[in-house]
Amino acid sequence: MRKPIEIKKYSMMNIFKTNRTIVDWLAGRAAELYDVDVVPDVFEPESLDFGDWTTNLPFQLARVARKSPADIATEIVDAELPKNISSAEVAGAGYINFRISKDALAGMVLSIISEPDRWGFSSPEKNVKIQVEFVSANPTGPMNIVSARAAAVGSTIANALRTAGYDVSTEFYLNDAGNQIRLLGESFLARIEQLRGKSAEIPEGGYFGEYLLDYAREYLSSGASENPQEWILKKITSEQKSVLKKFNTEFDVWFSEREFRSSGKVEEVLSRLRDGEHTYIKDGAEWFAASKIADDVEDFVLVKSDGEWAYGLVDIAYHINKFEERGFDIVYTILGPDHHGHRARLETAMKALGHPDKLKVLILQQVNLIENGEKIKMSKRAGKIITMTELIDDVGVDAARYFFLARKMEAHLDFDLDLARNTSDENPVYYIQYAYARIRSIIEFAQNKGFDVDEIVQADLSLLQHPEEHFLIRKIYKYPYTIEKTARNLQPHIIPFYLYDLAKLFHDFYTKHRVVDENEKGLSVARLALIDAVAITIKNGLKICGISAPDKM
RNA sequence: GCGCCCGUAGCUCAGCCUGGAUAGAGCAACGGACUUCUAAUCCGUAGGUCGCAGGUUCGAAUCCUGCCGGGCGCGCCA
Repeated sequence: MRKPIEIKKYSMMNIFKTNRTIVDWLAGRAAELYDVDVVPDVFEPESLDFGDWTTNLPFQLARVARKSPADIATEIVDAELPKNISSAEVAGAGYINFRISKDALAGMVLSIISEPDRWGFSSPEKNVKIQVEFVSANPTGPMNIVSARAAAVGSTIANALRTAGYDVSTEFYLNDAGNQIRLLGESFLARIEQLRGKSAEIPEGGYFGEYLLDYAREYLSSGASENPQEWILKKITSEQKSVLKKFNTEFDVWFSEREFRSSGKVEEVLSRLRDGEHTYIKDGAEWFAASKIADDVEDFVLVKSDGEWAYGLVDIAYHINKFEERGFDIVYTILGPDHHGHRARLETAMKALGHPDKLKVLILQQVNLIENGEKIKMSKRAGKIITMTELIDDVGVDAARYFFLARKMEAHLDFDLDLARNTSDENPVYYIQYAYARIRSIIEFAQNKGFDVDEIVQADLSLLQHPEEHFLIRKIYKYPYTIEKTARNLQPHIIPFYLYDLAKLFHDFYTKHRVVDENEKGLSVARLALIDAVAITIKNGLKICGISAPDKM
């Protein structure tokens, strides 16, 4: 166990505060020197060689100040620097590169190792309620690999948002009503009849997959007395739950469409749309006049001519429920690529009903499985689909999640099965995990040599003088910023790339410098503190991704 | 036809939202490094008309327009 300790020499440094300090300082200098009011852009330089933060403000001031960016940069820098900043250096044609002081970075490292579970978590919390809905696969059969991708991406976004201080609820919308469920029930009944030796046909548009036959056998042999249609629905749903859980994806709420349909909300929403004169009758059906609200959205049916609610209507009401009954400030709904037409419809409807700009529908692109360099062709009809369960059993949870995450979600993903299966150096997920395992191993070695935790947590980090050590510290410093960026941009792929870079810096450091050296106790302790902070960062980052951090490999 | 996404090194991709420093990784190729804490590692070499053409700008892989190529979607299905 780690003992909480009092850090006397240094105070906790807040990365966002530091960035903010630089912004304010620059704005002040610009006002003072050139009498202009600007909000300077302070961002990460492309390389750590250029410092910790950089600004291109001099370029922006060039016209107003009628001077070259380089001269402006020189003038700006000629003043007392803000807190925690040790240098501001003019570089290139007019950049200013800032470096965080070593004292401040040392304080950060010590605070990480004394409170590892808090590292990366934003405080204070933001007072915003966010819902993330994802997967929401129909409970009509085994989940496919797009659901697996959605699970990895959705859960990571939710984890990142939570870490960044938002109040997050994850939700799976259970489509347990409607036409498809009826067809599922009928298909299942037909399979049962077939097993009983009677002739029964699976209905048109029904589910022909072998799995229903297997379930039918299970149903009959279990002697269940429950209505088969209810039984199969529960069966498939519970299978989905358990696969998702195995995939490190858990939902706070499983929201039943069937229950929702009887809540009265659909009727209410429909009548509000009518009152707002957003609907009209055509061909015996009732339509939503979406094109009147947004130019590029076509009208669509709310109530079918047979009097049944269309899917679109129920989904609109469902999303209204999220805002009105449950008070979410922001809702992210992740949908598959075949739903992109639905996105504009939903967002238009939210606008019509008084909730503009609160719903963001994210479209997750498709997945192609690649084996032996070729695309695996999948066909539902031929029963040749690869299920989420098979994928997990094949490549493992960690590798699968890594490959799903290490790609922008709006891009198509070619999932290389051979590479994901590969447990060698070609597989980047092991590269990151290996860095962690190496560190655990070194720390264990050190403890066996008599170093203890109390010493490490009071290390004198000024003993760290090599560039490899400083690159590591400064990369760690960027971790909370990386999480914040992920949450703000909803781009989970940022985290795996960051962790890979961090692991690379560690491996480089490891090769050049020995950590445990009994003749250099102080230095060893400082390095142990450093690598412990690296390990904590990797572990916390992997946890957000739902990927494990094994102590040994 | 309309809409969404993609096009950056031989391959797989970052970088684009928010324009600026020599366009970055990994894999594959070639050459090196283990008596010392895990070689699932490290170092080096080589590899690019950023799909094409215009435009905006002091400055474009990044923003705008038009093309070309690839994927997907356009139901009173959900």
